[in-house]
Amino acid sequence: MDLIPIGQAADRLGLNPSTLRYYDERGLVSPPARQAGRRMYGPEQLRRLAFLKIAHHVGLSLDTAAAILDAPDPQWRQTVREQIAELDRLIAQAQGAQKFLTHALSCPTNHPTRDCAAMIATLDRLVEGTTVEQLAAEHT
Amino acid sequence: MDLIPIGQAADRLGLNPSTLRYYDERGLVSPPARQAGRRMYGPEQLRRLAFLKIAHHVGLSLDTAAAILDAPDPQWRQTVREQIAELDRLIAQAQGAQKFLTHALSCPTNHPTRDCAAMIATLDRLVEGTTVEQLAAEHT
DNA sequence: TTGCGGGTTCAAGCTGACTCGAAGTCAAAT
DNA sequence: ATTTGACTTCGAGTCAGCTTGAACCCGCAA
Repeated sequence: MDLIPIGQAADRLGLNPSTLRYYDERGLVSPPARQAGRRMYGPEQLRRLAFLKIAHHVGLSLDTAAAILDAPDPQWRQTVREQIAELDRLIAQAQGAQKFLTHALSCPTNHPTRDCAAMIATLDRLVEGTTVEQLAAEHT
Repeated sequence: MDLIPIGQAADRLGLNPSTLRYYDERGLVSPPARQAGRRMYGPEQLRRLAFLKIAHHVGLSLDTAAAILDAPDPQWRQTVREQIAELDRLIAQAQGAQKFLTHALSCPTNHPTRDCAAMIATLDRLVEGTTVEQLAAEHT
């Protein structure tokens, strides 16, 4: 019932067959049957692959995604909450990066790290022991 | 004038000496002098290291950071603008991920990929050929 | 003179998520 | 009967950004 070989499964999901073999080897998605040694995938496995694809696309590691797939209720919810918090940190960091870069763009000199007094002052503070976090906190 | 050995430089910046050796080997930050074969760092190099540290901390690759440091004016501005755009994409993706995860959290079942009809319907659409981007676009 | 701390080089290992190449297998079509 | 195409396994290679280990050197203090 509805078993398809690896090439078709890969095509449907827009993944490489080698990727599916790798997932199988890692124990993330194992085809429920083999025909003449060949992996045959069913609907359940295709859904698992789809989930992994989304999760990986949005930045989760395969292990995290698999943990969400396989854990029973209270646990996967906890993992998901942690991931959401992690993404909050990631977004904050990216926004900090944009501020830093925008700031650099606003510098009128040719070569900020050599010619821009403000940039040099900031860098020298880092050399003196200020952490990147402290700098970031200031600019918020 | 103001030359310090690798250990001190590493301490000031909160980096590992092996990291500084690695940066030297990669040609990212080369100490301007050697004393008895030992690397001696000056203020200019410390600033370069500080810049690399910030840039790397906010998610830029070492190569990108070095490109910004070394390129003349119109070029580094272009690189920086591209990085800002890249960060825009990253942030959008992370926010999409949060939506996806929050949506999963809202599911009342024990095991969404097996029991939640809505989740299964979404995954099956991916299996049918819908791209992750299309799904993401729908939910905005 | 010996020991010590802090350097040096070079080569290899690590993580994550694959990708690739070589050599072999299998079923169906010609 | 043979070829084709899709598959199999296994081992190794890729990328970034380091870290670790082995073996060695250098100047200083006891």
